[in-house]
Amino acid sequence: MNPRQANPEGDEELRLDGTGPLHDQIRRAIAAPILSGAWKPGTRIAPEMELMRRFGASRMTVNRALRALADQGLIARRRRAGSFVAPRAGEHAVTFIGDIRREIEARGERYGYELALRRQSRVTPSLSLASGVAAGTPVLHLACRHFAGARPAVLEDRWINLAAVPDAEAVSFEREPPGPWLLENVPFTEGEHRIAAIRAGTTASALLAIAPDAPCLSVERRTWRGREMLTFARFVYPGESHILVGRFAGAS
Amino acid sequence: MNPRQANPEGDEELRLDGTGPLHDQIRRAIAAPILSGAWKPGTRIAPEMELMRRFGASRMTVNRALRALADQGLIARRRRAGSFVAPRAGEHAVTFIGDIRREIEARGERYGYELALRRQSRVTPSLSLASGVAAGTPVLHLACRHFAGARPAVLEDRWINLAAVPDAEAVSFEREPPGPWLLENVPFTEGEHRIAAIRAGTTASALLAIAPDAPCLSVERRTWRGREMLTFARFVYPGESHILVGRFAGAS
DNA sequence: TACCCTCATTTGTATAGACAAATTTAAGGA
DNA sequence: TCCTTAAATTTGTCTATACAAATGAGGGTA
Repeated sequence: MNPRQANPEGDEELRLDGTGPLHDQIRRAIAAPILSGAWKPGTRIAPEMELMRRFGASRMTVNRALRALADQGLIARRRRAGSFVAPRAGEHAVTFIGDIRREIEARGERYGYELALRRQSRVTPSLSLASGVAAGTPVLHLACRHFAGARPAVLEDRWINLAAVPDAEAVSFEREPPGPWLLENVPFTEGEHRIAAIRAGTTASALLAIAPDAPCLSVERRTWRGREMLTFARFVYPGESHILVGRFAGAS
Repeated sequence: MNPRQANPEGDEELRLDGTGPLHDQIRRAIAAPILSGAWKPGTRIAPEMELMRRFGASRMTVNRALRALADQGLIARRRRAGSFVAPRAGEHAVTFIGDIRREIEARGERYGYELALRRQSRVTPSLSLASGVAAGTPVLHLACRHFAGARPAVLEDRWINLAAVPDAEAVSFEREPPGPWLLENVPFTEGEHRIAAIRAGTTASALLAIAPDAPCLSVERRTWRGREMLTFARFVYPGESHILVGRFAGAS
């Protein structure tokens, strides 16, 4: 075997962004080229001793960053052999179709949008635990519906961290859905999607015009800039609509 | 506030089992009463200094165990206040798309696998249209269950294109699930995931031991080599399981 | 009461050093 | 050639220590 080497000339970027703890900066610095696909599965990561040198950190700190990546499933580590970009790492970098408008228009239907609620509040202690955002942080809560023709197709509940994205306060979001605006105006470093199947329940049932016990997809999307969570969104799709979660590339 | 204290008299069991690394033993020792429900949400965990004493470990080791529990979502930690059993400690299980074994083991449960059906057949004309595989192509159909401990956690229905993957015919798949085998032995160029929410129905209800109208996730996975579809798999997850479908990187 | 300041506790991060375990590579011998 | 053995590399674990950051508690003052 002759595995591809990361940084064959040692001149790759791998720069720290200076925000947050060192081990997290290192983790992100290595995660970025993996998630972006620049480092393909099988690529060897520099050993800890070299990363120590390159980042000016102790081995425990480098080790913690690499261990977190291994826990995430982005890299695989073997003693003596080294650390490698995991075989399935590419699948974690799915290009999820987050653009609901394009999805609906791709099906040939007219896209519609409606803002149902806009409220500013603060993160409660219990929510703080789950999200990692400090209690008391001001957040903007939006609830909206996306229509395919006259039929409501997707519900969106969105929270925006105003401490991280203060500009959002000045936007009305009456006409423009928050997703595209955020994508356009707020750079992020990392994101994550989670999916679960739920029962519609009374609220979603009424808003989507479906039976209360109809199965629905709950898609949660979180984005961060460094350690700071920027926005959390939950989308509810009626269950019969298949959603394409991602295409991925295999080994060439 | 007067949160319940764990170990009011300090004589709780919390015994190490002597197997594996110390930090992992400590993690399990604390996870057990949380998962069993003996420590209810809100219960305070002894601070690190006391756990050091009780387990005879250094603070870094105790800290690593507690941090793992926090990452797992079983406990929440606040400076000065301490560590507490998380509000929804039980339901925080997240599975990765695809790698079922890894995620079950990551949750500390024993992974089990069972082949329920193995049959060779040929692609019917109607199926041919949907899949793009020529009618008459020999395919191997497998049905299996993945267990977390004694509980069936995921159903898998899989079809393998034997014209493209003739080696699969010689593999029994009695012990080894087809997913990892294919990943290891069959290079692919492209893949795709589709997800929908469905009602369990009678079959899945019986095989997963859940209610027939319980919402479930249906994850369909297709892989190709060039134009040729290699395998199609459909996984059914009970709806309460959150699935992490993807991490992605933004612009740096 | 309301507010502010200080102090103590607890977790968060980082370092340096040591040894163990795994496993690839290389060397040597049958 | 093939097998065994030894060595070197890399990750895994653990300890001891230090300081920083957050925050709950208590007390003093206006």
